[in-house]
Amino acid sequence: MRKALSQKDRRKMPSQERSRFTVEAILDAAVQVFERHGYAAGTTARIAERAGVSVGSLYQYFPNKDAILVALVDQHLAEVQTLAGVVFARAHAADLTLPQALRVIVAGFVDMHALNPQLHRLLSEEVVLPGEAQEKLARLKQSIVEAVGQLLARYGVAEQGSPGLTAYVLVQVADHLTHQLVLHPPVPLTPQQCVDEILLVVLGYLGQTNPFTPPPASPAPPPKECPPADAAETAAR
Amino acid sequence: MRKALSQKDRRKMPSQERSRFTVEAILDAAVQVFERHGYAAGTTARIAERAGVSVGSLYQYFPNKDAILVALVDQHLAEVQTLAGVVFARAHAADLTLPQALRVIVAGFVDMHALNPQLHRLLSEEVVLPGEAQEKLARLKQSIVEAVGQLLARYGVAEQGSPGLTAYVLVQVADHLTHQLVLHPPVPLTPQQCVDEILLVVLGYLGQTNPFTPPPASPAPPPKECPPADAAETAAR
Amino acid sequence: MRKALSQKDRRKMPSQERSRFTVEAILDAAVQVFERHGYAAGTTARIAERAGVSVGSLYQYFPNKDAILVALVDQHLAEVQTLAGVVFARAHAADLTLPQALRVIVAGFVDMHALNPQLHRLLSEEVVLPGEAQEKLARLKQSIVEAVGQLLARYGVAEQGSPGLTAYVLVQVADHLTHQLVLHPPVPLTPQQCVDEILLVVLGYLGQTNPFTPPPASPAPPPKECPPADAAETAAR
Amino acid sequence: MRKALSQKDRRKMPSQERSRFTVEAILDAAVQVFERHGYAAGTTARIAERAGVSVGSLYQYFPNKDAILVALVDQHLAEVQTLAGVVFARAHAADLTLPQALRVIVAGFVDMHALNPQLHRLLSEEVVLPGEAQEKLARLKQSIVEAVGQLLARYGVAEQGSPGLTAYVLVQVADHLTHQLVLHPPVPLTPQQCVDEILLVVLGYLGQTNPFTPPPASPAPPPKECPPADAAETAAR
DNA sequence: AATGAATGAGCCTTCATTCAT
DNA sequence: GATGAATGAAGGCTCATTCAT
Repeated sequence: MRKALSQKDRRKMPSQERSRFTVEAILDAAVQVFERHGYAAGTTARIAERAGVSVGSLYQYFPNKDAILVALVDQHLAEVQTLAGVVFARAHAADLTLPQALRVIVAGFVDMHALNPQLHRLLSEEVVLPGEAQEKLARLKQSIVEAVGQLLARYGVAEQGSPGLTAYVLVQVADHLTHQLVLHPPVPLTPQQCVDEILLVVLGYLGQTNPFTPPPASPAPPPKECPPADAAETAAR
Repeated sequence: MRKALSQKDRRKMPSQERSRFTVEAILDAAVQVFERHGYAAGTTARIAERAGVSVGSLYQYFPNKDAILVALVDQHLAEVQTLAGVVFARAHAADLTLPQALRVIVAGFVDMHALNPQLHRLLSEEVVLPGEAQEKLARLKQSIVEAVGQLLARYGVAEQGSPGLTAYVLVQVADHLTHQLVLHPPVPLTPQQCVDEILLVVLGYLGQTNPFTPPPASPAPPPKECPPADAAETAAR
Repeated sequence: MRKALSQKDRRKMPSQERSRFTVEAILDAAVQVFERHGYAAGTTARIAERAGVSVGSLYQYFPNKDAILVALVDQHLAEVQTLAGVVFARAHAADLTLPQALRVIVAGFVDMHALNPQLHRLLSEEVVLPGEAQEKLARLKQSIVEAVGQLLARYGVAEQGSPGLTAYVLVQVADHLTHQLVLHPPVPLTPQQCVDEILLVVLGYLGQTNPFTPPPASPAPPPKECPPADAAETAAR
Repeated sequence: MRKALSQKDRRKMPSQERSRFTVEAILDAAVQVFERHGYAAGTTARIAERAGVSVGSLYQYFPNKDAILVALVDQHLAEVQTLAGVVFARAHAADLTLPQALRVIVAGFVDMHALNPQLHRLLSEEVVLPGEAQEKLARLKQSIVEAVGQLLARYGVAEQGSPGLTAYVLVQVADHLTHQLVLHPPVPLTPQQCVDEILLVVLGYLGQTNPFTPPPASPAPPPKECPPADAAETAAR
């Protein structure tokens, strides 16, 4: 079904002034169109129209429809990785309690989604996406799970039973709740309230999971190195 | 965009022996095809082929593609409502503690998803579905949220701040976690373990939300340590 | 049964050079295809093929098959109305006898059919056409009947008994005979001969109907013996 | 497009009691369905349904859809020929004037159409019919034209100029007017009035064409005022 | 580079016809 | 003989993609 990009990928990377602008217009339009109609039913014609360019121009910059989605994913990845880097660095500040660290992270998630909620929902919920996009997204999510796992480990939250499960569940819950509360809040919510509510879930879960040990930092045994502040950035690779 | 089924729905619902079988084959096939390709890209030809019938036969029973999805939704609704009825009834047994009641419900959810995980994911995550399907699903979810809300109320879990938010979050979390753990478990999990993990989240959330009051109605707090983990598994029958 | 053109008719009407040509090629092809196979069995693929374009191009200019027919009808209407305007104006010249006036009109009809006999036959005889087309055609015919009725009235041809019947019969006869004599002449006929023959019927009918009064308005009876038989042939330009 | 009846035409001629009834039910249904939807869009399923039989049964008696139409044509032919035989015989009565003879014939036509107006319209106006049907109809019309020609000849109505043209025009006019006045009368009309109006056209035409010689054969002109207007109505039985 | 007309494979749907029951 | 489920070719229409201007 999917056609390989048989011909040499002669599309130019946007270097010119106008080019860059056009590409962004297309990507912005694509987000809206894909969100409104889904990926399969989002037509290139509509994207071009909404972007204010011709289909021909669209194909000047993207070899095919899939490539637009992939570009969207790449853009998303870059944003998330950048933000995640900052957020995890901040969360690793030596003097934070685990709840404080988690608040930093959850707030970061919410900010991320608030940027472009529709895109996030599309990428994480559209049932079928091109293989390439799906793989990249999976890798991203995996890296975040790992980063969270490391954070938990640092605070001595033992992964009882299934290693990796706790972090996975945490990320799933936080991610999905963020989607829902941002896109379909059952009652009006400020971002702040979103964060609070998600934290209730997250902390409750960890409390139930593991009456974790007091703060880390202190003289006591964080024998482990300190993970590089930008933990997630590496992981995101 | 969507065509109303203006004409009398002349498709005969299965009455004969063979018919009923054919209809089921088509619905089963549809679940797989929609799951693999998404709704928009799931072609009727592929559905028919996988069902082992001709397109013509498919259209003998369904006036159009949307109707197949709607039938799937209806089937899903019926199953869920039946199971939910049993589960909530059981959860309202007078002598259960809240954790016990919640375990019953979560176990019910997991059983439900275990029946046809792909269908559940499709219906709850596909970004764009026919309006009719979307509305029915929304009503279903709403009714479940309300039922959970009532259960919580019964146990004195006050909806502090935003009324309805707690139940909504609870259902979102339980539902989504079930999807994920059933479809993409990061580590192998038994249904029993799924239930346990989800309960950790749910109970933790409630614990954080509201150090809820002891048992409800009955004078004697149930001494039982743990309700049978597979409480609802029987109900699922 | 027929689908309303619910969506904004995004098809562009010809603006560019090439477009206009394509649209005309399609319409011309449609006339031939509909004539050869009838409307229902005239496929868009065949129309496109005969027009020398792809189906896609056809649908770039017409939102659906019905719209092609409607365009044909509109084109027909425009032609007929223009020609009818000229013809009736000429027929109302003050110094014409009724036979002379009728000759002008009949000659105009024949000229009209001679332009595109197949289209005329299709539009007036195909048993089932899209509602929109049928209504427009009915209105056209009605307006012609009325114009003829006025002409007759002017010459004092009383509508004995059923008002409107005479003009209706006159138009029916003239119209149908023109079709037949143009498309299936039992013997070879020049347009001139067609007009003559039809006039025989028309004048005979009126003669039988009503030994109509002498000339109308002007006091002095027109001395002219016979108007040039091909009166309207020039007008057809 | 049309499939040859490759297999031996094993369909049985209706011999049994019920068979004959079924065949008629199908043909009656077919008339209605073809009339409402046109031939191409009249489906066999609908015909069968309206006839109160299954598609299977329909195909028991007719090898394909075309055959139904052809049977209709044959039936029509038989009726018309029978009626025409009676009518023309009566019209040849030695003592009738031409107007009287023509009245007999026109009344016969009107009776014929009144029997099954829709069928007549379908057969004479549907633009495209199966070749076989079209040929048979053409032959029928030709034979009627010839019979009328002979009648005219008998009354000394010379075919000036184009031999055969007068009779052809006469039949066209009478036939078409009958359709129109029966199916779409501009004002309410009794069959009697239809006949009168058509006769006005026909007689007028002949009067214009050829101030025909007095009665034919017999020396004594028939003094009879008017033949019974419903002359053929009995014949129609 | 931009434009948008043109292309045609493929999708949803219908319907004449067959055949197992 | 009757039934109606099954079949699949064909039709209307869409849309990703190409290409002449």
